[in-house]
This record gives sequence, C-alpha cells and structure tokens, in this order.
Amino acid sequence: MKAVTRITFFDDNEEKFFGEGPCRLLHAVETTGSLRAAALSMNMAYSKALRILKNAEKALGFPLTERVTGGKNGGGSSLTPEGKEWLKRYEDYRDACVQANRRLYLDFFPEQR
Amino acid sequence: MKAVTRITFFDDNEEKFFGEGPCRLLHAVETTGSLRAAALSMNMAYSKALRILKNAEKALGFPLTERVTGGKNGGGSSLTPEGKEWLKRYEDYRDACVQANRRLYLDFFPEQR
DNA sequence: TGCCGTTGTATTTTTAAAACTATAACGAAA
DNA sequence: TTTCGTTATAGTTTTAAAAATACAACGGCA
Repeated sequence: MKAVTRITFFDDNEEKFFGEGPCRLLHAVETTGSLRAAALSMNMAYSKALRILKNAEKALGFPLTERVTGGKNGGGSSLTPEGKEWLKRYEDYRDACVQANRRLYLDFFPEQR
Repeated sequence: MKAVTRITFFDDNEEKFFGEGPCRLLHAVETTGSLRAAALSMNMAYSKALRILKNAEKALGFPLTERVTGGKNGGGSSLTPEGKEWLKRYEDYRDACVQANRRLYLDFFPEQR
C-alpha cells in the first residue's frame, strides 16, 4: 500500500491545464526537437499533444514552445526560455510536495514500514 | 491559477483503491444508512458504488462497511468501526498534505497573490 | 519548381469508462 | 406466506475521452 500525490494546475475557469502529462511532453520536446516526435515517443496522438500545449499556453498567457513550420527539416519545436523556467518551477514545487507528503505519510501511517 | 493536490492510495498491484470518491461515498453511507441511497445522493450508479467498496475492502483486508441484506426495511449499510477509523485517518492525512502543499505554493509561486 | 518533414486543422473511428437495466436473493415483520 | 426495500450480480447501452486518419500549409533547399 502506498499514497501517491498528484499536483494539477487549474485556470480561473476551473479547467486543468498542467500536470504530469504536459510536464513529460515538454521534456520530450526538449530532447526530440519536434512535437510530433515527442508525441510519438510517449505513444500520444499528435493532435492531443498540440491541444495540451495550446491549452497550457493559453492559460499561462505565454508560449511554452516555439513551433516553427516548414524550413530545412520541415520545422520543429523547442522550449522557450519562459517555458523552461515554468517547467523547472513546476517540477521543483511538485517535488517539494511529494517529499513533504511522504514525510507526513510516515507520521500518519507509521505501521506501513 | 491554482494548484490542486490529490491523494490516491494504491495497492501492491499498483491499482488505486482509495481517494476522494470512496471518501465521499463512505460519508454518504454514514448519513443515509444505505449504499443505494448513498450512490443516488451523489449521482453514482449503485453498481459502481458497490465495486468501489469491494475493491477498497479487498485491498485493505478489512470491511469498511457492514452491508445487511433483507430484514425489516430491506436492509442497509453502515460503517464498521475500522471503516470509521480508516476514513478519519485518510482525511487527516489528506488535509495535512493539502495544507502543507498550500504553504509550499506560496513559497514557489509568491506572485500569485 | 519540386521535395521534404514538420506544424496545424478537421473529421472519423476506436476504446474504455460510466451509466443503465433487469433480475435474483435476502430476511424481518405483518 | 406475502410484502418490502435493500444488497448483489450480470448483461446491455450510453457516453466521453482517446486515438487514428486525412489533408492543407509552410518554407528552406537542391
């Protein structure tokens, strides 16, 4: 038995716009340089990946990725500086929460090892 | 914008067995005295409510509810002492996590009011 | 100009979860 | 022994999310 903490960000319309899925997607974009390749690498439909990004960027008010279409290799996607910053902040906060909750778990459920 | 913390309990097979849904269901059983009425009150199918309870009870290894069938008023359901104890512990832990994460939020996102 | 692999958009199809339906079993009490 | 409203189970239907598909647009480059 174990307790799992999930952190989700909601916009002002109570719609969720960021969590583990978008986080992993951004990392995949960072390593592949392409939104399509990123989606493929996590077995996600491209249309879903694009929707996730548009949704998050709209809620945040700034672009997480720069997506260029056409050109040398057909184009590609990369993280904007604000995107990298947001991603780091999200992960730092999430990690802090997970760690804090793990400590609390030991307090409330001491018998579970 | 706001960050929401969700706590979910998983069994040894990585299957989730307890969270906010089951928690609310137990409260509804407590107040209605019937699993059917509890499910109705939260617009949940009875079959789903029963599945949730069976699933959780199997993972925990003890009954959360005593469900009696037949009898004076057709029967009914109530929380077992262990059920009440588990419910309280879950809620105390969840509340502690939420509170801790709210504090952390102020640290990591100070500009968001 | 034609080619390439991407982004972007729209639509259809698939899938899994949820909801619904029907029915049996139960047991106290009248 | 009949009635009642519940628990319990199985099967069907509905629904919404996810996935898949198709195709246009883009813009360096040979």
